Amino acid sequence: MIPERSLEVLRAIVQDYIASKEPVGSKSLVERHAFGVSAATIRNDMALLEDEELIHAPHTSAGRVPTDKGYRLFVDRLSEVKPLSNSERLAIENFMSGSADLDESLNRTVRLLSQLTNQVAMVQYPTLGKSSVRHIEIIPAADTRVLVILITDNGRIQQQVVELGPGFDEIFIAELRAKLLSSVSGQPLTAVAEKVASVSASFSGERSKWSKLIINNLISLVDENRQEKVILAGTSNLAKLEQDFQGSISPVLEAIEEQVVLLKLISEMQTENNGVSLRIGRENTLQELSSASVLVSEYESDGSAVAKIGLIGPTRMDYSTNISAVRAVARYLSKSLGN
Amino acid sequence: MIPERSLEVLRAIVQDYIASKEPVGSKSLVERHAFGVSAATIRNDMALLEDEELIHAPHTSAGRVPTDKGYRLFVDRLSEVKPLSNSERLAIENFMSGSADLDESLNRTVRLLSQLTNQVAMVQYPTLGKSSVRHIEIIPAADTRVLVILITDNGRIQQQVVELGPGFDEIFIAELRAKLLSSVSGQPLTAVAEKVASVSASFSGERSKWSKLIINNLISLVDENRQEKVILAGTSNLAKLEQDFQGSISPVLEAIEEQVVLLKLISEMQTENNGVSLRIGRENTLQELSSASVLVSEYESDGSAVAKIGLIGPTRMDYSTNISAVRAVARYLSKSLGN
DNA sequence: TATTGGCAGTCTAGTCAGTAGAGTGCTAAT
DNA sequence: ATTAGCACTCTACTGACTAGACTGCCAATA
Repeated sequence: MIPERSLEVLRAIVQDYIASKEPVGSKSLVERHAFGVSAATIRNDMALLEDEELIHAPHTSAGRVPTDKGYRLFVDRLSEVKPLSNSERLAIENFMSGSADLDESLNRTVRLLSQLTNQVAMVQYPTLGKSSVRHIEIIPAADTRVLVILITDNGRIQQQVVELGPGFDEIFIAELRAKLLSSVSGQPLTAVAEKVASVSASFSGERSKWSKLIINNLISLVDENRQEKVILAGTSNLAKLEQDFQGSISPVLEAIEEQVVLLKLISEMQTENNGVSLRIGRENTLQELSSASVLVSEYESDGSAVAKIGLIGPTRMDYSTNISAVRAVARYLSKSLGN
Repeated sequence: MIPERSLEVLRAIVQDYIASKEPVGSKSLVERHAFGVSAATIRNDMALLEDEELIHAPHTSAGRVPTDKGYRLFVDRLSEVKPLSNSERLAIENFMSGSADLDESLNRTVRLLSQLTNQVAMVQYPTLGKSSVRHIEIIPAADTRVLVILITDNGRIQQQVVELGPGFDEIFIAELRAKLLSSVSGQPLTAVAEKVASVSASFSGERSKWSKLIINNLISLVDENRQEKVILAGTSNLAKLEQDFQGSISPVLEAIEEQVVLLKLISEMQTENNGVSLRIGRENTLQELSSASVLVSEYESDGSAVAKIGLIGPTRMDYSTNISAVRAVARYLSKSLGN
């Protein structure tokens, strides 16, 4: 069992290190924090913390730096939730106001989070297995093309241009539209492919060809929905944080440029009781991220689909602030999508 | 007048410097290029080039580095247009294939260009003053909301969700839709606001309120069209190029994060005879970009609207390759949007 | 006149030794 | 359990020195 004061020392070390970016020594520690004991005593505590592998000295005559394990303990037991400042709260509400479709909302949100935290922010599209078709529309867009639009019940709007060739008429389009609507409206996305399969059979000749084209495109829109996707913002923040990652940011850049990698990473992280999930440094299964921390929270889209939002930054990040920010943004996003 | 061989020396210096990233000396120059003269002679030529401020020595005992003026002369008179490799050509065609709306096309294109050149790529949205309305659609999206869609004749599709509150009916929507279509279909965007102004007057009570809401949103969609916009890709490439910018990339990052700045920059650049426009280092009016080069070309959207596409990178970039890449991508984009 | 070899001179980058300063670990005293 | 004090270690900085790269110039040459 680690005594109380030693834990206080650890907290102080983490806080000072995050602020100064320099290893912190016993002397400056007693100067900045009112421990009521001398530096020598603190040194004893630090020796204990070092035995527990919570802190680490880069070299003999340097101050101490928290280890991944040290950050972990800090986050789990020592950090207080720092409430957002008024200006931050205001920024969030400003950013989120105004109705918008899903794409727009997610884009805004991820940019907001990256601005708020100065880290790389990411948001996962809701997994839409559970969502269903709200509406389908087919609109002639030129002599030879139509525009197929799919709206899902969580507000996502997708569109695709379909090249039909010349000669189709409004009546055919209206008829196809009606048939499609009646067969899939309100149906879950997973059922769409099956439901529409027979529709083209009810047309003949060119109309059959056209309807097949349109239906195939509709199915591809649905598939796009099923396909998982992550969007990022604030990648350029990495450049400013370069020295926070021991030396080089390129491994981190490479890791996050791969959608697949990112998706795997996010899906591995189960959010816990307090609503957020955190991987610190080497806790990440990805070696490229061994000097980075990944922080995610869940949000809800329309009460059903669940997806994640979070950020990536150096292990030496301001956990208290960032955890509040992610949690708050996730909550606002859920609320904004819940309408 | 600068003698022929001296120009050859300049060309060799630029090429070697781009390849090696090291100042190039007279000895390595004669080793790598068959000038048929000795290093001492080259040194005389280099002294001449230095008098002309085409090259510059970081310090007495270092090799030489091209100045902005040197790059300029190289680009204008010495560089040969390097044709794209087959694989590059293939990559472009692959990337561009498949029909897509304007947003999608521009997004793809800018990502392609950044991949092709390993620089930061940017593309400006076509200025749509000249384009016109192809279609308007209003679709009920929930009990209380409708979706307003605007399609312009250069293929841009925009949508916006409008919150109406409960109680509107399909018949009203159909009527409004028909009135709007007949008043603005085929009209230039600049005329839309005026044409639709009177439409809401023909409804009464709640219907008047609803139609006002929808019309306002339609106008804001049109305005969004008029508003200029630039999208970027490959910002993370800057991190890899860090040392190419003398020291720090943050001024560059700051410059490009400001839409307004970027738009001003782009619009200042008149493309010349050969189809591209280039600002090297201090030729940029923006001080932040004094160690960067900006390269843009024009593309056409549907034969009428003209906008720009280009890239930003360190002054020490591979001009031959990048100029071909920008030119080729601009040409393909014009073709793809011309359909 | 253009070119060349040679040589002195200049500058960088690296190594080495020495020093100041920061910080630790240990011990003996309280 | 806490403290003061001291010896010890390690970094970061400094100045001196060296090897190497490259230039600039001069006198010789074709």
